[in-house]
Amino acid sequence: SVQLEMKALWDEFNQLGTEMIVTKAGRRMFPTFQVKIFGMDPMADYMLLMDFVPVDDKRYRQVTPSPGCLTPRRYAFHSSSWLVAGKADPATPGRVHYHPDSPAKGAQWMKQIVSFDKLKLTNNLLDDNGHIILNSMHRYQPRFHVVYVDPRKDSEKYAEENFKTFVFEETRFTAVTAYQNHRITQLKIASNPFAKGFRDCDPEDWPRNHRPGALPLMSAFARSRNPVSSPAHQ
Amino acid sequence: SVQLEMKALWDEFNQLGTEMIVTKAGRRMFPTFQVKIFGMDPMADYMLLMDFVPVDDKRYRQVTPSPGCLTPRRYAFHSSSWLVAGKADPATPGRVHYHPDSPAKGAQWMKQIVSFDKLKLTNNLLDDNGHIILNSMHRYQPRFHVVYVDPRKDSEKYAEENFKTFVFEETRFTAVTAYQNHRITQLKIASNPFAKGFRDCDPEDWPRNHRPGALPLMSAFARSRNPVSSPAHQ
DNA sequence: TTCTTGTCACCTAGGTGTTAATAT
DNA sequence: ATATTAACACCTAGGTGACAAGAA
Repeated sequence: SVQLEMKALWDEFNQLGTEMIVTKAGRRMFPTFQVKIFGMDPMADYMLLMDFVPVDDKRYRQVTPSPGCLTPRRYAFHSSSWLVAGKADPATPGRVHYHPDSPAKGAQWMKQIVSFDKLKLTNNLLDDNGHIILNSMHRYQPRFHVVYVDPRKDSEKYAEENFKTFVFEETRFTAVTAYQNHRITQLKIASNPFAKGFRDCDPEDWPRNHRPGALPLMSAFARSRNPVSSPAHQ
Repeated sequence: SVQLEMKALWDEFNQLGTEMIVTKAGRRMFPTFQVKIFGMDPMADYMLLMDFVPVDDKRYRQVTPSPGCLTPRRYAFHSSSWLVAGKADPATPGRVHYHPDSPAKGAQWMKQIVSFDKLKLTNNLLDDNGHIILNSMHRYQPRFHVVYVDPRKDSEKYAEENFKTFVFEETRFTAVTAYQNHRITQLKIASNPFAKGFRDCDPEDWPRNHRPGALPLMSAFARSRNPVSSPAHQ
């Protein structure tokens, strides 16, 4: 079984509608996809990998509010609602990202959190850095796969039973080239250490005071949330 | 077979008497031990590792020149000659450093330079970070080992024939807690990008203009050198 | 006297959102 | 009007030797 790390943070982003930046050079995800793994054979070899599947066949576009609304001027053109703009663009090359430690023994994978922080997203269809290629303004569902490296000679025959897929719906996101929802931007700034330079309030004690269960992350965006753990689909 | 990368730089250090800093927290080597590997079975698994053996059973000490010599004042206490100070201190725990990509296929190891830049040296006998423990003021010879991962059940029987050791004498060094030879310090500053802040001459075009064969590295320390490649002992 | 330790300014390397300019 | 790009300031993270203070 697999447990998503930083689930509370993922939930907070998901409630706002997570956005992930895609760039030509490739951009990491934030939050980073990280999991704890249980129940592997400690002595067996496994490959760990991720891929991304479209949530729907739609292209989205941003709605433009009329001038003079409550939104601050500089964000006048960034509302928080999405409109369907039509059918999805042609599918991108369906790449996968192998965790760079693959293959490794079950004991190795289980003894600490597995982090996909080397994974990068790009919108460059011709990318040759091995990054994940996505269409901007489309919604994606990350998937996590565990492949058992079968030592048997005719291992291909058992391919079907030698892997398991785990899907955490709270990690869905919209690929964008620039943030659309200002609340997403603010939550990224508040929670990503690399964006610390853009924090303007409470320069102290973040994320020092952030402990698991110490929600809300941002009081301004606090809302009801479900503390019940959501086990992965499978 | 194995080819030492940056051999020209290693040679230049070696002619001066290479020194490597050891600290409690662990310090990387510079130059970094890097090799190109040839002749592996592309499909077989190999472990790559390094260890360090004493060159002799001596402890060294620094000689103090009388005041008023040619050496600049601030380095008055740092000459370039070593004296034997007696028998070696008790041997340190004989640790090895596995290249973090181990195990991997021969094809993987051969397709690019293998760099041991994660390896760190420490003088802390109680180190629990897995660093290489060395005695300061002692001389060491780095060794590089290639271990073939034998798929046979009784692989232990063949341990003797399943590994090869490569020794490059030009990578010998004295472990120190502070540099003793000012020329070593200057060559480190001139050639290590992380020490760029201490360069005072020619802030431009270093190491941009440094290409293999473009010796001398530092005109002030240029000397006759042997362009003949020195194959590894074995 | 010699060697070791800890702190520091100054780097490399690279991950952030911002912004202005450009493309569609 | 909307989406994308590239340059940028500002961070994290960590590798340098210098230096002053301490230890042996």
